[in-house]
Amino acid sequence: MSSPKRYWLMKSEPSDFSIDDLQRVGTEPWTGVRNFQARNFMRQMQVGDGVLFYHSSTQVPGIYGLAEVACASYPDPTQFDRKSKYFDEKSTREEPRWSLVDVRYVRHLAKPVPLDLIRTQVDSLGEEFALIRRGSRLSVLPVTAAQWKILLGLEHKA
DNA sequence: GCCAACGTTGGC
DNA sequence: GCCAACGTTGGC
Repeated sequence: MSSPKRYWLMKSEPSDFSIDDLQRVGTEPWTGVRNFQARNFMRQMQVGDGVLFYHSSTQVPGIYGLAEVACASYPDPTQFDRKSKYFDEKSTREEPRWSLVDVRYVRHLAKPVPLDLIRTQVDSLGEEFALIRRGSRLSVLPVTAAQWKILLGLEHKA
């Protein structure tokens, strides 16, 4: 018995890891999230959940592809790796602070949906939508089924 | 528990 | 590169 499919948006800087990179590797552990809210969302994820792959800090920020959650959350191994920039000395194997999921490539969008187009849909998306909420920097955030539909509806209008 | 300092995110 | 906004840390 599985619960209804849920949806998320995950940000990545394409210079670091892009939708092209995800296509190349197929599945990727989403390492390096060091924000408690984002971590908590990943802990709620289930296999098959839909993911909007968002490119941030780039010339045209926006949604560039679709992915899906490939496994339940587990401890982010980089938190234990002294050589990693994500190493966290406060974390222990017994009580890991940071979790992640693996993300699997689904497809590129026919045309990316840029942030400025997304902003024009604030009335239907809702002002509380974290992606367009003023000052929000959350890198992993929930998307409702209605928002998912609206955002993908923009794919061919971009 | 407050809050200043600091580091980071991410649009522009 | 700038900077506004935010989250976290740590002194008190």
